[in-house]
Amino acid sequence: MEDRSRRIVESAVALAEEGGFEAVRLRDVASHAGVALGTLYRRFHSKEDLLLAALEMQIGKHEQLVERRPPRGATPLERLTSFFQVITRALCRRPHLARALIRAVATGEPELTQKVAAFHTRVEDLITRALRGTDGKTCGAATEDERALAYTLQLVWFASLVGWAGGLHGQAAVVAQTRRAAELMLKS
Amino acid sequence: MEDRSRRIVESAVALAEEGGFEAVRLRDVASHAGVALGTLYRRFHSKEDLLLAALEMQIGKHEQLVERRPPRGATPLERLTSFFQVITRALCRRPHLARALIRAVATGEPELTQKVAAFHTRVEDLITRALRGTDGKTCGAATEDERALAYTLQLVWFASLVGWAGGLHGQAAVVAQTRRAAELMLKS
DNA sequence: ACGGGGAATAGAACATGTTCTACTTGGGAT
DNA sequence: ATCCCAAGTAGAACATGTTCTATTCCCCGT
Repeated sequence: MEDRSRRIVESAVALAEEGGFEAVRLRDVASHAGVALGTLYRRFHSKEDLLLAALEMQIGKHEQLVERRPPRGATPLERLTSFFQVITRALCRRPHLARALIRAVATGEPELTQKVAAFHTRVEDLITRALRGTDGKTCGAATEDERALAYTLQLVWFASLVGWAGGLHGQAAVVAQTRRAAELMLKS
Repeated sequence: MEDRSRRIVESAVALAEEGGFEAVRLRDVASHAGVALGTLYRRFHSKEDLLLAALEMQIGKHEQLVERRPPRGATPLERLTSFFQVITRALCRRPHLARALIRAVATGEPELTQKVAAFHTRVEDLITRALRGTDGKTCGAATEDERALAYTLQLVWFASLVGWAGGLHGQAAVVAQTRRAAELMLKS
């Protein structure tokens, strides 16, 4: 990403950390990034678009984290539980930012479909890796069942995060609900 | 609900059916309902609040529908599949309205927590009924497993609807993904 | 009948996302 | 070196959610 764009995104992240979605006032983002409002709009189509770019950066960090320290555990369930615990905690460590990003994903403007789909795919990939383990034993293509499981878990995690963002429950409940879903689907 | 409030909500629904979330301009809602903007704001705290009230009306209709014609099927999976197919189709029949309502639920302002929680609970109850069947055979309290299953399915359905609203996939995919999740969790 | 108070109204006012306009600038092709 | 143009800039302008004000209305208790 070009330097100016990066500065814009980082300014948005900084403001979101402070005060969440509403605190990301685009005038403030622009001036904080030392850029004109028009420039911001040349690079990002909307506020949600900007926040999705921020989300991509965050996801990238999580991917690196998982790369360095793959989820531990002897069984798929243990690895999945550990993975969701780590990623949920990392996300909720900066709650205002997390809420803003989740809201951007959930809002669902049709122009953002591509970016939202990319986000879901990347999360799904992370889940799949946790499910199969990263030791080279299981290298083949994912089975249909594995993909369905990963996809479903991604939906559960996402919906649970939306609930968290809306104040329905705490971060621990997100982890618990996702683990519960994994248990239910791995019982077979 | 008082008459004036009902007129307001119905106006919002009418506008949402036409052009979705953005078409629900509160000035238009107010004038369409023959009411001043201040009156609208006295009764609904925000646009999302208003749309959640509309959602409650819709849910009420679905509950009556399910009351009259409970989901058919010999097994829990069949009943759940049928239930989600019916409710998803009913919702997606008016896509603009559905997208607007889903967006209101997903946005997650903290003042709306109560209403959002009520929505989730009502959906969960419908799912539980489909799961257990409505013939008096299984009248006791729901088991812990039943509740976990219903809750998880509700999350999956909701997340899938959010994806649909964002253009990630079609209505059929919502039904398919939810059924898939039900299959995975009922295999045990 | 009368007075009071809560609710409704018309409309201005404000905040912020988004768009537009007029002007400037910097770097590459000729 | 000159020209050109895509990108940037400052700032106005516009749309709409939200709030505020001044006024009017209507119902209820006396």
